[in-house]
Amino acid sequence: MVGRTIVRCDLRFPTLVRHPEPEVFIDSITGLRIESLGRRGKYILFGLEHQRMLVIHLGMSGELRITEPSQEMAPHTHVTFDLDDGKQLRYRDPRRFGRLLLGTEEELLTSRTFPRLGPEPIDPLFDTTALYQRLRKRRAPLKAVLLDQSTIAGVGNIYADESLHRARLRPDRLAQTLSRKSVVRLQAALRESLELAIRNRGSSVDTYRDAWGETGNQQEELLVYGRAGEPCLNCGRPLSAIRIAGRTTVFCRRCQR
DNA sequence: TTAAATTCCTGTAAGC
DNA sequence: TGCTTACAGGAATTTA
Repeated sequence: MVGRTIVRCDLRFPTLVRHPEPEVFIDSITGLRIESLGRRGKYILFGLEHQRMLVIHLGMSGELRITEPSQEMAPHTHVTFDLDDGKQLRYRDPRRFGRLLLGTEEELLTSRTFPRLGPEPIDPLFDTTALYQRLRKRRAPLKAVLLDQSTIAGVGNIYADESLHRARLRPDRLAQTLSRKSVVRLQAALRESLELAIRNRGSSVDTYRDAWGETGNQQEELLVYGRAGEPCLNCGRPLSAIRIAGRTTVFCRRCQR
């Protein structure tokens, strides 16, 4: 997509655009060239001309696909962008938990429009001491803190459970009680879980498909997520399921003390 | 300020 | 078989 220009935008479901107003969004984005693509946490970043940025969060069921304009419109296609090479970028999202934002980089990264995000767990410079200090301030269950994007960016329900299992930590333990040694283990576990999942191109446990419509493979290798009642791969004891921060949480009561 | 609960939304699967 | 109901979850918003 880099190098392409957006020549037309159609908001078939305008409320997915959270900033600015839909008419302004369309007017502003039309004619802009895409200069770069990036990611921050769970947000996809399109670097555009004139220091502008298009930000897309896929939510639970969002999909971005490049198609021929003549291709039949899949159900729940909410936004389309016509490109100058004749192709069309389509955003579809059955559950509509996703969102789109447009603004200057300055405006988006500093204002209330875009949430403040914690460090990237796969960043080689990810600071364990900083994480330890952040966790010490939190009286919430560790799992809840991992899901909080302002503490660590990009970790969702699947990889929170996977990381806690790898680190042999109870998800309902209060974050502030972790020793420095445990935080080092947790940090390594987060990195391993995410890097493995990236190598396997994601977990297609629900509707997830990559940009080419292909499923990932990580769902075959998940240690605990979605395996409640099944034997722990480490000790054989049936995995437990509890609810933390409104999310199903699967863990091993023997291995994660 | 922080933590927990509620809300948004549709597809899917379980239960009767 | 066909209907109803529960459940899945990211994150903004509301409540405590």
